[in-house]
This record gives sequence, C-alpha cells and structure tokens, in this order.
Amino acid sequence: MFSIGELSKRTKVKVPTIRYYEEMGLLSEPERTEGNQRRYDVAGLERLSFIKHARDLGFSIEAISELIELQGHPDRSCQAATDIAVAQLSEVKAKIKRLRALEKELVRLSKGCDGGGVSEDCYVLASLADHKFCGNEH
Amino acid sequence: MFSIGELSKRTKVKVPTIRYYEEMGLLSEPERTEGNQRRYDVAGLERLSFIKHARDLGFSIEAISELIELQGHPDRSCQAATDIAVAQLSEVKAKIKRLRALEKELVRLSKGCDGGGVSEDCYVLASLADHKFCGNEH
DNA sequence: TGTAGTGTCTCTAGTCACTAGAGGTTCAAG
DNA sequence: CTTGAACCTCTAGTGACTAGAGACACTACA
Repeated sequence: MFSIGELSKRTKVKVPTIRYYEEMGLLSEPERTEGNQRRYDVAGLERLSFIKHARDLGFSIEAISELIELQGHPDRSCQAATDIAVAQLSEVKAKIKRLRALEKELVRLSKGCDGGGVSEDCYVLASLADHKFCGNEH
Repeated sequence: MFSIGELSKRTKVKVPTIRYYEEMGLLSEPERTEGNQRRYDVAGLERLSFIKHARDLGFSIEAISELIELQGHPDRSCQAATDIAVAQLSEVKAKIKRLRALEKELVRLSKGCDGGGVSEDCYVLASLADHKFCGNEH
C-alpha cells in the first residue's frame, strides 16, 4: 500500500493533482487509514500511470474519462478509443500548423529589429500596430 | 466615434472581450455617452487592433501590457520589445517541438488499432496503460 | 513513552483569457 | 413615440490545475 506522497513520487504526478483527479472521478476513492489518510494499491498506481500518460499526450480529462470507461468494459468494441486517439491526433496536427505560421511571423518580426533603436521606429511595434506589415495571414 | 459593437465588428474582438481588456488595463477607459455607453475614437480602434494582432500571435496579456507601455514612450529603447518577440518565438518553437513528438506517438497509437477489435485487446488502451509500448520519450 | 518533524487532511481561493447569463437601461430607426 | 437591438454591470463558470491556511496523523529516534 502506498501513501499519496509515494504514489506522487512514483508517477511524477503532484499530490494535489492526484486529489484533483479523484474529485473529477478519474481515480476511484482509495482505502483510508484509521486516521483518514489515503492508501493506494497497485491497481491505483496503474490507473494513475495511465492517466498521467494520457495527459502527457494532451488528452483532456473528459477524453480520459471515456478511455477509462472503456477499459472497464473489456468486451466492448474499441472503436471509441481509436476515435478519441484519432481526434487527438488531428487536433495536434492543427495546432502544429497554426504554430508554424506564428513561428514564421515571429521570425520576421524579431529579425526586423535588432533592438538597437528607439521605440518610435521599432519594427516589432510597427508590425503589431499595422497588419499590412505582415508577411502572411494569421 | 464607434460604439463597442462597431469596434467589435471592425476588429473581430468580441464585445465582452473588449470590456475585459479595459478591465485589465490594456485599453484606456473610453468616453461615455450621457446614457453611460462607451464611445471609441480612432486611437481606441488602433489600440485594440494592436492587441488583437498580438494576441493572435500568442503574446500574453502581460507581454502586451509591456509592449503598450513601450509604445507610450517613443523615445525609449526598443530592446525590450525585441526581447519580448524573441521570447515569444522561442516559446512557439518549443511548443512545436513538443507537439511533433506527440504527433509521432499518436500516429503510432492510432495506426496500431483499427477499432475493429474489442477493448480488452486494444492497442490504444494498452499503450496508454504501459509506457513500454511507446516509441519515444514524451 | 514522548516528541519533533514531516506528511497528510479539507477547504477556499487564485491562475489565464475569456465566455455565459441575468436583469436592467439606452439608443436609433421607423 | 414605440419597438427591438444593443448596451450596461455583476456574478459565476471554463480547464486543469496550483497555493495557502489551519488542523490532524504518522514515523523515527531518544
């Protein structure tokens, strides 16, 4: 049996975050000591590792809830799990695309001014003030 | 003079967001009609366009505050503005890098299972449960 | 057995950048 | 002068935590 602190060390999930996951229903309520402290078993550890891993991949709490639901019904079709992963993938792709456009614009912005001048003539500030300086749409 | 709704249409910033920016000190308080409604001039429009543009590029409200401060002092060095832009650029680059790693992992994840099977054998769920299935660090 | 120090408990409030809604007032067109 | 859209303020909610207060529990050592 692990205390919440030990669980935290093993999974690298912070203690308040573990309690938060419990409150959100991602983790089932663990046993307690006589003094009301949480004690986790291996199943709890594995569950939290699953959550942590999914969060690291950017899945939302809600998506993780659904994945956990599925885990709990091993006989059900896993189409839903695949759908969630695919949706997550396309979100990530969209974010990357958007960030690339921003990157391009910011490179232009920061190359346009070496910081040696004075605010009045600053290319960064001028570019932000007026869209027509921009190289692309964003 | 523009009403807040007109300003909203011209800048594509939603009305409550404009009020929020005012509250945050990004926009100075505009004149009011006798009936207490906001009326903006061209300077207000330009200021909001600046903010919108910077937000679209991912600058934080705090960073934008600093940029506006600088704008207000045209004689000051623009080193700070360039610094902010460069910092923003490196953040964006870091995000892209991280998202690429996630993308790779998610591609692997969603290719591993066509959704045709049953939750118990699902590669997506198995991968999330156990890090050792992963192709890389994340 | 006593005690010191660390870990844990619950609860509230704060983060960021908005968004939604209630309930009331003002404006502009016809 | 009436109607209906736009506007006002205020509070509360979003997601996924994080921080802090004040109290209680556990463990190691004397």
